Amino acid sequence: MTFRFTLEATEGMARAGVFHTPHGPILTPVFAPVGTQATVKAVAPRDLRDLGASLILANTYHLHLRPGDALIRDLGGLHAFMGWDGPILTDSGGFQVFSLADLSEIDGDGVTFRDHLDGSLHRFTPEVAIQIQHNLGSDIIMAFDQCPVPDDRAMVRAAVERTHRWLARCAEEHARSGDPGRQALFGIVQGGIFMELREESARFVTGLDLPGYAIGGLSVGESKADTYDTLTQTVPLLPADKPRYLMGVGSPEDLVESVARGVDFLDCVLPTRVARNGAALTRAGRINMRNLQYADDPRPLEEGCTCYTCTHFSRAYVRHLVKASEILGHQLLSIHNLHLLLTIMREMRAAILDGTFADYASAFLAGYQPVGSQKGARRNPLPVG
RNA sequence: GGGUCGGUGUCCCGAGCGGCAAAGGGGGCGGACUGUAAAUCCGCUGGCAGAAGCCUUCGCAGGUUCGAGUCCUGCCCGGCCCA
Repeated sequence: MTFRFTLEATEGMARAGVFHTPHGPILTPVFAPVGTQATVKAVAPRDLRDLGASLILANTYHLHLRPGDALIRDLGGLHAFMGWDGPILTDSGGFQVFSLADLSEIDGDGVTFRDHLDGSLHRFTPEVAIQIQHNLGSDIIMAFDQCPVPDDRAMVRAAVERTHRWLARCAEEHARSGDPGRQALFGIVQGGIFMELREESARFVTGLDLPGYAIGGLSVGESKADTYDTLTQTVPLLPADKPRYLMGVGSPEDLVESVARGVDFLDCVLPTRVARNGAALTRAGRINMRNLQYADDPRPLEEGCTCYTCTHFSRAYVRHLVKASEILGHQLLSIHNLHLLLTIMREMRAAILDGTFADYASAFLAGYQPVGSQKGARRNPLPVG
């Protein structure tokens, strides 16, 4: 079967495995760089390959509006269109219900978006979101969900119920007009920070036999403690023999904290977005390359890093590029930041296979200073080790 | 030599035409960014207090006025035109 998930090893809640797709295997845990508009901004597919990326994410909403999913289908599908022959996951547009809340109106049947490009109206329903993803031809397609503000109980409850109704329609549409052997539909568990809603959602979503399950609606404004607590309690509600995908999460410390809690897939815009805004991620924390202190710093972004940026350029040079708004600055920082996250994922996978993940995770977190945190700030205990 | 336009916040451009510590840019400095409306967004950018205050700023020197970056006189510097 195409979308077979094989567990290779576990340590505590952490898992290492393989998810098979028509465009090759995904070794998990895995981090997926985000390429919303069929491009990981500032990074060519060749570079993604060199960085060891296996799975990348693209977006249904954006590609439907431009250039159009029918066009992409006619040009041979998303893989051919964007020159990426590895696995692709497409988000359904559900997140845009949240991020474009001012431009969208939701009802029981679907969502009407005011196109952020030209103001025209577009109707998204579960069926439409699935059909678009069929046209795109991505390996993993996501159910059309509603991602609510996480701490408003009434809103979250309504979103959970709507998400469930929509999931059933997505599954039906995929069975009717899609090819489950070519594209895997993942369902999404919602519920905000409310455990009884997460439980209810997990029960419903896992009640459908799907090749993978996602946790949505986290890192959308709630505290880190709430994120981790919710994750700790939600992951065990998902079946062990299917991949678990935590949507939209991906600071370095989040990767470690999430894998420690049993997450297999993650994606996040953070490494590439902060790169374009001048920040480098390191194992010690995030540094802002615009800062004056790096103006004459001959060191690489991160000592010991083996990425193209760090093996060829100084902090002083990268800072210069950033200050001068040179495109290469975005490219070099994006490459470095993705390299770090992808390397961390590989290291975690190796540690799980070796049975040394607990040590790896605690060592990593001990050396990492999260943004905005005070030195010595308390941290949630890791549920491993 | 004559005419004319102009010199603005100790980085630059620049609004201002009697109530101004003085618009707006750029640049500089700092912060934010988590299923991407993001190469975006938000602060600060004369000094001291740092709330309500005080002090020093608009080429230089005088003058008019309750009050001058703004009006008048002279000078210095720059652009253009005429000689």
